[in-house]
Amino acid sequence: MWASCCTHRHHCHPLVHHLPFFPTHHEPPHFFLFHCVYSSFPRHHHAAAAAAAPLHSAAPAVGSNNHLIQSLCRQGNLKQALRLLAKEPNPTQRTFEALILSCARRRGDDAPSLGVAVHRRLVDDGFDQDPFLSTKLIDMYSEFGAVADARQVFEETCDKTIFVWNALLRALAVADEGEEAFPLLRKMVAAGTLPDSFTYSCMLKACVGMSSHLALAPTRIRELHAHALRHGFVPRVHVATTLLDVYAKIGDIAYARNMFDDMPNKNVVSWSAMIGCYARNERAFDGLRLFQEMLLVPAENAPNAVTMVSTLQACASLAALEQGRMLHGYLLRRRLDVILPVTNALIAMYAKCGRLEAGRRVFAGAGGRRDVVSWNSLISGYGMHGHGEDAVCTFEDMIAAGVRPTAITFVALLGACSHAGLVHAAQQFFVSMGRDHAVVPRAEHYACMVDLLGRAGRLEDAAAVVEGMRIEPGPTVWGALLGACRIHGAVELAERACKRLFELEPSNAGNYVLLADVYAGAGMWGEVGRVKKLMEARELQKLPGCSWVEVRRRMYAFTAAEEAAPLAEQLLALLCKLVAEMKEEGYVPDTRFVLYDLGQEEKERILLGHSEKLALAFGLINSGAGEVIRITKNLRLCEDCHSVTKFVSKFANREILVRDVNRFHHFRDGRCSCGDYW
DNA sequence: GTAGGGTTAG
Repeated sequence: MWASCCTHRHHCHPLVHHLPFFPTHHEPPHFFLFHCVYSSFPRHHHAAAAAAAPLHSAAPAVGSNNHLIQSLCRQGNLKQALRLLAKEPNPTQRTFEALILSCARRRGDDAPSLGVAVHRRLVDDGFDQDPFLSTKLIDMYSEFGAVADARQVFEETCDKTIFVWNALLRALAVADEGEEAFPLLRKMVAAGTLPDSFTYSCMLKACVGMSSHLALAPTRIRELHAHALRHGFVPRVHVATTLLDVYAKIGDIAYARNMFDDMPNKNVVSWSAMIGCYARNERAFDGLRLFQEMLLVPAENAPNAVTMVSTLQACASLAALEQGRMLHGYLLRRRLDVILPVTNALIAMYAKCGRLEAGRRVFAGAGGRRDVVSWNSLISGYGMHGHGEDAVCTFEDMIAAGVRPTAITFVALLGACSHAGLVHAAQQFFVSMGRDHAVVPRAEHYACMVDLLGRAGRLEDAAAVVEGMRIEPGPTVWGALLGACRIHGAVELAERACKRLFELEPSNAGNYVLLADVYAGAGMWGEVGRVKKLMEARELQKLPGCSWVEVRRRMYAFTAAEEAAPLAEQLLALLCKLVAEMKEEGYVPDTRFVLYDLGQEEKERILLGHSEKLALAFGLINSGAGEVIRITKNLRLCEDCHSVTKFVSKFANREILVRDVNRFHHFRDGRCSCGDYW
């Protein structure tokens, strides 16, 4: 995650990587810099709402219903439009277009059948060979996920214009049948139709939309890229942006950035694609930096709702609360806060930055605009803060409000139950999801149940869930079981889970570390060594622990202290002093999972250098008495750090909020909100 | 008459 900040390693203190949001050296204090940049935000408002679709100029016969049908379609009154259609002897091409678009846009179970009805009528009226309408029909069927129907329309259209070809290519890409697009492209060229820039965009998207042949994607993308270069399509901003995005989606972030830097005519979409790429690839810091750069470009490229969603995600993943609040201010000024995906990303951002209450207020402010994603965001927010009962109540409110839950709702809900230890409730929801809500349990849901039962100490029940699964247990499920084994020191079961995990995801270092933890906890040092050797042989490295803390609008990141450094010494000295006092109060260092066969004292020394403790000590020294210390960690919080933080919250009389990779821990007065159950 | 970036979980 910190690859970006570490590019500054040579300029920074070896242990404290400053994480300013604008990491130039010799920079002014951040407070001023923020102000300076934020006050220079473009003040103009974008052409807020797109102009209404122009009225079609085709002139139907006087007295016909065509205009009225088209108008009803635009208003979304499809049923009424269809009733009029039945009475209309001469529907025009424009009328059918309006009807098809209206069906495609319609949200509701009846949309496909209405679409088929329109299609039938169109055939009856002799429009089945109209390539314009074929294109629209292909798009419509694609929207319904009915690729076979889209293909049939395509096959039956004799006059295959480039629009018709592109529509089917697009449909295949969207339907994750991208591999089918390649033979189709060859057929198209053989039939004498040359690809245009739309074709390139569709084909490139098809490369990432072929999950079964994803390994082929990089080669295919490079081939298309070369082809597009030879034919002069890369300077087109749409093609270049698609290239940027697909390189990002196959994980080639450096190349995506190359594309971005080489684009002479970047627009909002190009900027958003690049920021989004960083936000989703653990380069949130670079994403925020790019956003700041974007604010300095000409106003016609000012950030829009899509840009803001990605930027909010970047803030959320860093837990950069102050930055997030400034983004919120910017959204309000630009009136972007009323756009639902932005609202939803804002709810999630506040929850992930530790301000659940602010997220809840945003949710409340959304009133009637809420959708299922807003509810999911709030439920998961309650979950990650350990408020299981609030999550359950929110779910019930959602059902009462008539919002249909999705698979994600249940991931969030079951996760919330897991964090709060609500075993019985979770079991009931698990049964009810399929029975009452028609949501088929997926691997993630089983993983939640395994995790939940495992944490509750019901390891055998957790294993039974895995055995009884109706689908093949994937790495998430086995991983959850392995996590449970670590908590309960179940060596044999851990070995069984790892046997599968090492086959399923041989390069995931985390699994090896968990297994080593289990062995270390059981004192099986020979086995610990064996796991370490296996990791070495496979060239895997444990993801280094990293914690960061925001102090006075600036981020400070810490990795584990392994070598003497002036600041680390200062922090370690403070920790030593605290630990000595804590020991008198009954603190016993938890050295079970130190993966070195060392003496007690050396193990304790290693524990003391954990990144979270350094961040904690730094926060204690550098913040005022009443301030909450907010720490974020890239891994799960270790048992010893957890118990030390509890002590410190009491000793120093401070509230400490720690976000680990799974959830929040709210420490106050010697206790943690997780109830030692995480 | 087509298109490129996005919301929640893991």
